[in-house]
Amino acid sequence: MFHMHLAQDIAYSYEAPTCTDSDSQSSCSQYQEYQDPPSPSSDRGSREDRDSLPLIPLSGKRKERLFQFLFEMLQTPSMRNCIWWVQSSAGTFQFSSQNKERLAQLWGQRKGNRKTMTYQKMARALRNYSRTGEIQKVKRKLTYRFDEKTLRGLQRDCNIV
DNA sequence: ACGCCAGGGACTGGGA
DNA sequence: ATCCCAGTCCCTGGCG
Repeated sequence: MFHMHLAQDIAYSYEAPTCTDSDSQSSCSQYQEYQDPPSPSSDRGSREDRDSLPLIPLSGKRKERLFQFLFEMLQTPSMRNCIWWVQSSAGTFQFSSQNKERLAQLWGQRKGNRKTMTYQKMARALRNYSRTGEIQKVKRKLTYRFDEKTLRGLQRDCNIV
């Protein structure tokens, strides 16, 4: 499905809404305490190889999970107008407030849902991840962050790293 | 005031 | 049957 290499790390590490999207970052000040800075581009340099493992036994064909879908979309250049990395090394990504519904619809289609998936409903599923830890919400509009383990597992799953 | 975004309770449904 | 995860519905609240 997805075998891109990571080039996004340096490609567009920070803000990238060059395309469309007006808001997505509305204001600009109030974001400080979310880990952004520490080690700029030295994230994957060290070891992170064997700790995280496939969160799922891959028994047969498990249905794709939302966070996997999102990760996949984040590796898809054509989706950059819907979702992008804020800082891929930290696992933070953001939805486009203009195109988030389009992305949600894709998710709904992927799942073969009856009704149309909406951002609101998808976000509800995303909120459930804060409980289980795969993804956390960061205090920035439409921005979330993959847990490091989840991120590594994801990267592993698609040959990245 | 209003719309957008976020949080979460509660129930439903499919798959394992 | 039971659990997990996601989908659906819906209400509340913060903020610009």
